[in-house]
Amino acid sequence: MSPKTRNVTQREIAKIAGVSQTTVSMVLNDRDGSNVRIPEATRERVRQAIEQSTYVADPAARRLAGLDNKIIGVFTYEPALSPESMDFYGPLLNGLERAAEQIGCDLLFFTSSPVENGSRSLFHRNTRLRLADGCILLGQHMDGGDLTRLVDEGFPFVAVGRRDETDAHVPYVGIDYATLTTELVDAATALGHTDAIYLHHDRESPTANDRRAALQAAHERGDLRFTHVSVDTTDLAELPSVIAGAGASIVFAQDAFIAEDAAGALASAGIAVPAQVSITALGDVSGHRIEGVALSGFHTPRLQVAADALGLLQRLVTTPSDDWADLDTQRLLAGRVEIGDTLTSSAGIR
Amino acid sequence: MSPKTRNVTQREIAKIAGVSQTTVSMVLNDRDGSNVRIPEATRERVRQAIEQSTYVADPAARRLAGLDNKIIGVFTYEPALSPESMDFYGPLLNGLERAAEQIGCDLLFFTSSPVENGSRSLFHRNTRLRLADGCILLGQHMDGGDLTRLVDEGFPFVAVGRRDETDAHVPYVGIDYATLTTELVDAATALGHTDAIYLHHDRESPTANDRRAALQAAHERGDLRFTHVSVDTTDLAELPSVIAGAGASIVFAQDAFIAEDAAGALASAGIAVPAQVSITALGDVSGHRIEGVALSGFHTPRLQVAADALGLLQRLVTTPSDDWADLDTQRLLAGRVEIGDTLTSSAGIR
DNA sequence: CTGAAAGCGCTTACAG
DNA sequence: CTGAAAGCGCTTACAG
Repeated sequence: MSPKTRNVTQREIAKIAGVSQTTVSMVLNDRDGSNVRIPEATRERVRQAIEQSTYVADPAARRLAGLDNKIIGVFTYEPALSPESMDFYGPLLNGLERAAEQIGCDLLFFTSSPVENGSRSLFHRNTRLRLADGCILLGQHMDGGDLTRLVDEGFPFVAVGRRDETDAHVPYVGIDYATLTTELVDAATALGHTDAIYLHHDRESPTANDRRAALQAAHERGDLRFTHVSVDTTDLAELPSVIAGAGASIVFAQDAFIAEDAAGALASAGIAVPAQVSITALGDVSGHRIEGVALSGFHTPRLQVAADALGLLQRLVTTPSDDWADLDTQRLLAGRVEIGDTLTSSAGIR
Repeated sequence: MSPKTRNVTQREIAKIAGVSQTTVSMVLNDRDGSNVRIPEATRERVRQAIEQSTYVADPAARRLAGLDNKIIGVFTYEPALSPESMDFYGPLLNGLERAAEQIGCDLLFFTSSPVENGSRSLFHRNTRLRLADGCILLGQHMDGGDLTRLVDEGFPFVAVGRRDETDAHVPYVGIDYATLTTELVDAATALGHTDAIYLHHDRESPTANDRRAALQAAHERGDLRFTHVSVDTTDLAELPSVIAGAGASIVFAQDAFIAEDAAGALASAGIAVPAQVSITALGDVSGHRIEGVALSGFHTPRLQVAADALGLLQRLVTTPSDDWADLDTQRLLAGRVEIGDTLTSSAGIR
């Protein structure tokens, strides 16, 4: 129970201005509909009264009466504001904050649902989800069930990152990792690499599949043979022997952190990067360096992803759901390959 | 207008369970007051009905009916999620997120008010402030007027950082910079320093004053003579000559960033740190290094500050405002001086 | 042009 | 023990 002091209401404004409460509402919302035409004099009187008071509309009442809120929910499947998650979430949150300021809305972070097994649940008995006009979903590993339910309920939302639910049309804005991966593979091939290791996590996700599919295609074309190695089940200390066994000269890592770990393992074994073995990440490498040199990988427009996601959400919120089909609700943004200093033609391990 | 699909309400649950809507509300809120004693059988029937539906209470309606929301507002006077502000805001936001999860509340970031002259305004025509149970205020430079108005309105809030408004009792949680500064001055004195430069911004704030007062006291005790230099009006290229002119052997910088800039200026002039001149910051130096060595300064418990601020706010929200006077609403947390590698006995500039 | 009335979904005295 | 009713502060048909 919050110890609220009574706040100024429209009724009080109405009394001061000598009009009805309805009129105050009309003036505030600039309603000039079919049979409403409030003379400027009246409007002015109301505005004066408001000006002199500290009136602020109660957002709860507005919401309850069916209006929108200018509040966008932000749901992250992992803690978003911890130092560890900043590498991934930082640019996205930054982009959201800027875009939110642009369109004048507040951001409601659903921090209340406790993180269980490393991931939060969107729906729980006391979710404040519906207080928001719509919701942005962020996370390396989203729950497909949540997305489907949101679609079923007709609640406006946008996922950040490509999704491929088959049972529901999920709006998303993501990065085109398939194209980036193919470009990087081509670059490696052009440098003479023929055999590669792909270091990855076991967990599946649409964007993980995108990378894998692009590698698979290259493999089948005969451009670059891949040996897949899971970092979840393989000790990286074995990496050198795996590389030697596969006759590989390059390591593709699913993301920059795996690439860093791999580089560490190679350094420990006295293997020179990139003279003997090249390393490249299939993820954003901004700010990631390996022994002072720029890690090879992608640059991805994550600020833009966030801004586009919020823009799309805004359109969903303001469009009747019947017309959502006309909207371009699934968007992949192009990134840029950054060859960096850890990818070159390499001798391999003898 | 959001395209809401109708949601399940208490009335529908009531119909299913064959009870009145009031009873549903009672069960949900576990009301077992004076003349309410709902038999377990009825409770169970209602719970069943809820279980089988997708019922979630409408937060707007609850709020309008006078309950609390489990939503805490977060107001930052500068953009909080940009890379530049992470050094300051990062640990605070991290602490807030953790504490919010602990106590089960969501965080509403007031990102909508545009930043004007580098700072946001809390009160504006469409503020969603009142949707929150209370509000945490963050920022290097808060508006005293906002704080006073919040106190006047009886709205629960806590400022992060010491405040010294004289016209209102402002609840805050901050760092005890005065003590830290004194400790650092003593350490410098013990190392033989007698003359120092204080590099600072012009802008005033309680925490800036705390530092200044501690330096002033040392100056008057004759421990360490200070020459004050504003980085806003002085080109740091002149720093070496200023130091030489003052016969100083140490530079105190208001924060780590100024310290870094000062170090850069000295390096450009070929002056050795700390052999010739020591540098120390009067702010948190976590993660700040100067040419690979640890910058001297403070370690401040910013996660704890955030957690305490939220805890205090929670107590304000749940305490009738008449009893706020009994609460310990102004708290300074102790930090720790980190001598680091840039503070030692220095020769000075000849 | 303006106001009385219904309704949004909840909670909480207040009668039965 | 349970339900009908009032009220939270707003918006929006609907009558005047």
